[in-house]
Amino acid sequence: MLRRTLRQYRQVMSPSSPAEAPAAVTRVVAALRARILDGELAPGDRLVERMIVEDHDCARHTARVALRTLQEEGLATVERNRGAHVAALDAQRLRGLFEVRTALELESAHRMLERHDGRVADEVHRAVADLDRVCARSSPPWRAIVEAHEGVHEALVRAGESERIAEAYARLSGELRLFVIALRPLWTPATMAEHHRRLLAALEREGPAALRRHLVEGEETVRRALG
Amino acid sequence: MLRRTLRQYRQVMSPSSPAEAPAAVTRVVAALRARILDGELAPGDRLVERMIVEDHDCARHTARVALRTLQEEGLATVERNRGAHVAALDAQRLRGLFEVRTALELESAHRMLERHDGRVADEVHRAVADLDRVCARSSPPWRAIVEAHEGVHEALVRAGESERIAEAYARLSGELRLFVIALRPLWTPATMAEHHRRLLAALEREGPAALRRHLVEGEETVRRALG
DNA sequence: GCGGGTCGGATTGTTGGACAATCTCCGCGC
DNA sequence: GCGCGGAGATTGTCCAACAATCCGACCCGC
Repeated sequence: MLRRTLRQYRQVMSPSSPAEAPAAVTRVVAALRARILDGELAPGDRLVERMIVEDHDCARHTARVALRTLQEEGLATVERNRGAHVAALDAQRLRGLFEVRTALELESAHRMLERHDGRVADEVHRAVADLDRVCARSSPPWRAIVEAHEGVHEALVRAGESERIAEAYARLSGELRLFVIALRPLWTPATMAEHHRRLLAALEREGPAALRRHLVEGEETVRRALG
Repeated sequence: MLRRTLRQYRQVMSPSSPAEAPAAVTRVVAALRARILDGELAPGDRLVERMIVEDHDCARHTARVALRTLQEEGLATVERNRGAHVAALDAQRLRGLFEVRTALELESAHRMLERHDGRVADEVHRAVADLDRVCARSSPPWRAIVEAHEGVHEALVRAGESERIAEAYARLSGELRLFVIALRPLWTPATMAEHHRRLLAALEREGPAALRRHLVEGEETVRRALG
């Protein structure tokens, strides 16, 4: 059972060492994702490989793999011989996002309600309470709301107890954040909290159909703003 | 409007030219996928980069990207510093596959039924008729049944009229084929045809819940065989 | 023997550099 | 104007090398 003593020792001795830093691709992906979600890289901006190499000090191959990864996450679009661009959340993309999101969340809700005798899992109640608390603060930073909101829906998906669905849902997280960011000028924190409190009650009363309504509301709100 | 004359000309003059052949990655992925689905590469087999380079005459980077792509398709598993293996359809993997599959197909069915006034789209009827015809032949090759079966469920997903869901579903196609292949010793062609004929009728009678039953039946059948 | 650590071969992760293929833009000639 | 080309920029692929890591065989004190 102690075959890993040496390895553990090394990790202890050098906590910020190459042992945990190695994945260059992971590092670059994380950096680009942050720059996109922070708005530093605007939707439509070109993602030129050479720029990435210079900005993040990595090999071009690494940058290329990172771009493919971002494409998988829905944060970039890659066209053959034409390079990559930061994804824009236009009406079409929004629709597609919600189509998949609805499929995954409704199935999760169905599984959760079936397992808990029609009740919403405590985990989800706690996540909504969290969101409620964040939104109740005076002029909370929207970033905190984005996080808390993500927590609610992730808790719901986790409560469905399907690793595979959760994994598929996690791949939507980047796009989902773009959506919540787009919601900022349209919903006040109070509205955000209110919507999710109502969702819980409706879920136990009407089942997954309530979640469908919840999702449609959000989508429609942003779609009208996108024109 | 005619700025592309030259390009179009070139495409017309060389229909099977490098213009459509270039993607080395695509070529390697297709070759590996075929070898896996044909059983030449057995589940659990290691996919060593050097072997791929030699067998398919490509650069190691190309092989690496191909492996990541196969991982996305669920046909290979990639572990950091440990290489890739051909995916095996064990009980856990089967469950995960059907969790996502259920989510995507049920939402597709819901959308289809809502748009067609509770009726199953003609496209799906045709696909089931196809499957029926293939299964009615005397000792049909299972490969043909795999194709026809895939046609049915793809038609159903397409009838949901969500490109994004169809795209997500397409990513399951590799694993799905492994599933249907595993079904070979368990279901006769007649059983296969019968199950899908009943599905259509039940869909129009009971809605998406019928599809859930259909999927559970298939999953349980293979799961019992997997032990 | 035997559980433990050590060492070396095998494999993957990353980098640099090179060249071909392709796209995009701009000026040229009609 | 309009389409044709050429130049520059960018991507796609390949080759070669080294570092990081993993795996299995070996060794060693008990």
